[in-house]
Amino acid sequence: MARKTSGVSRREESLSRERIIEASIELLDKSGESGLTFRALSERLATGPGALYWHIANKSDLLTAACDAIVALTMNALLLDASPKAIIRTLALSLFDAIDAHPWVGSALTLAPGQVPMMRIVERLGQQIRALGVPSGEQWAAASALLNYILGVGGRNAANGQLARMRGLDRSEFLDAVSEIWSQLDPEEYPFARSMAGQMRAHDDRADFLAGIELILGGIDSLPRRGEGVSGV
Amino acid sequence: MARKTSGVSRREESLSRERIIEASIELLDKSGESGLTFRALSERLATGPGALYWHIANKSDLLTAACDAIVALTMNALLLDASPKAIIRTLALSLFDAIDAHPWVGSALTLAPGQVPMMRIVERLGQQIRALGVPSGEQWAAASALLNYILGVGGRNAANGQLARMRGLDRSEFLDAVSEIWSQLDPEEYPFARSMAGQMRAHDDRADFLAGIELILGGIDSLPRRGEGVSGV
DNA sequence: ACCTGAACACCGTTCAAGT
DNA sequence: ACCTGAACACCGTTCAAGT
Repeated sequence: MARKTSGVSRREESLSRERIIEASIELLDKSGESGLTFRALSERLATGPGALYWHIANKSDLLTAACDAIVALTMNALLLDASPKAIIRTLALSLFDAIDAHPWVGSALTLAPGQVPMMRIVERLGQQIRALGVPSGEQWAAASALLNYILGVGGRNAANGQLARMRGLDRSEFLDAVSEIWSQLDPEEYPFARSMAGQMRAHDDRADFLAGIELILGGIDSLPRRGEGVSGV
Repeated sequence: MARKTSGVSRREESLSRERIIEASIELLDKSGESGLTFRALSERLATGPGALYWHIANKSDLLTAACDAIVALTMNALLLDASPKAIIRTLALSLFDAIDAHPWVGSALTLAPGQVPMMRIVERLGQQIRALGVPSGEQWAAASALLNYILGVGGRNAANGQLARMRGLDRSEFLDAVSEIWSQLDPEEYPFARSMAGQMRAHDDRADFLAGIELILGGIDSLPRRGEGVSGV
């Protein structure tokens, strides 16, 4: 079936899984996770809540599908003709940016272990780990470390974003608030946090994220290596 | 009315924040995150839902407080007279085990960025990073990498646990199911995941978790170091 | 000060009934 | 096959009223 492009005119298009997911993403982007309800969604699609259940199994299925739409786009946009490490960095940063643009993706990923969106990421990561020449017995640990780190940052970013949104703060106001709280902690009990308070105000989440990726890549570098790594080509 | 459900009878004690948190933890441990409702909680405490609001602000506050009770116990039980790396490993494993025993802690941590429980972890981690001699400009990135990795694993563990519980599977049945799914993926599209399917069945989450910590520690090792490291003892 | 519990404004999900 | 929308069984939270 040949389908028309665009189609913001929801007048006569009939309901479909794709249209529901598309509308869900709009809702999630506009109002966050709490904004996605069957009532809001059915209103936006000019139908009843029950109609949605003809096309999707339940809310969890819907959220995962919306998440997968973003993740698939992100993974498929990757340029794969670079060194394994470069691809890993790009993959990580692309995901970081995608979660930054769609904070709900961070928690949706956490909520859907083993589902398609996660597998897309695992697979892409794993292939690069392999290409790095990591022995097969340690490939999973290496891929898993990167995955968990990325998901950890994603989840935290999502939570921070939601918190900031709730309080009506932009990123720099939010960092100022965090810095302020940290600087007022008890210096006996929280010497480290206090000493970091100043840095918090000006720090770059994205750069810190990449620094963490580098740490893990550095650790992978120091693993015993199989012969056929990249450098030898 | 015969008797209360098993040995949880606290007959005449009056309501208090501590008792509410204690009962919340029992509920969360028994029935997971969805088990914690104000109705179930007030029934268990033989009171009305409204009474709880005299002692706690809202559900988010309650979940964070329950989470903090576990995290505080875990952090305070750490033996601090070991090398920084050893302390970091112990801290990470203790948290892993705590989240394994109380899966809801994993997602509660993610949901409460910058709250007390998270700060306890950041602080303990940061102090060890400092003790490792990491230059102050990179301490945050290092602490943050460990924290995000730990939270990432925690969140995933929580999600896996909930999934397994929902389907009534124990850990080994769950791993079998994952392995089965992975082994049936399209070999063209998912070569890495397929090749890992066998390992999945027998793998040890805890060991993999620790391997990830080692990778990050290895990366930290290869950072340029200040003079006063541990090795000199 | 602390507790009660009905009431409010929501949820996700179901299902008989329509086309 | 697909959609409607009222109804069901829940939620978190509030608040007048009690002690």
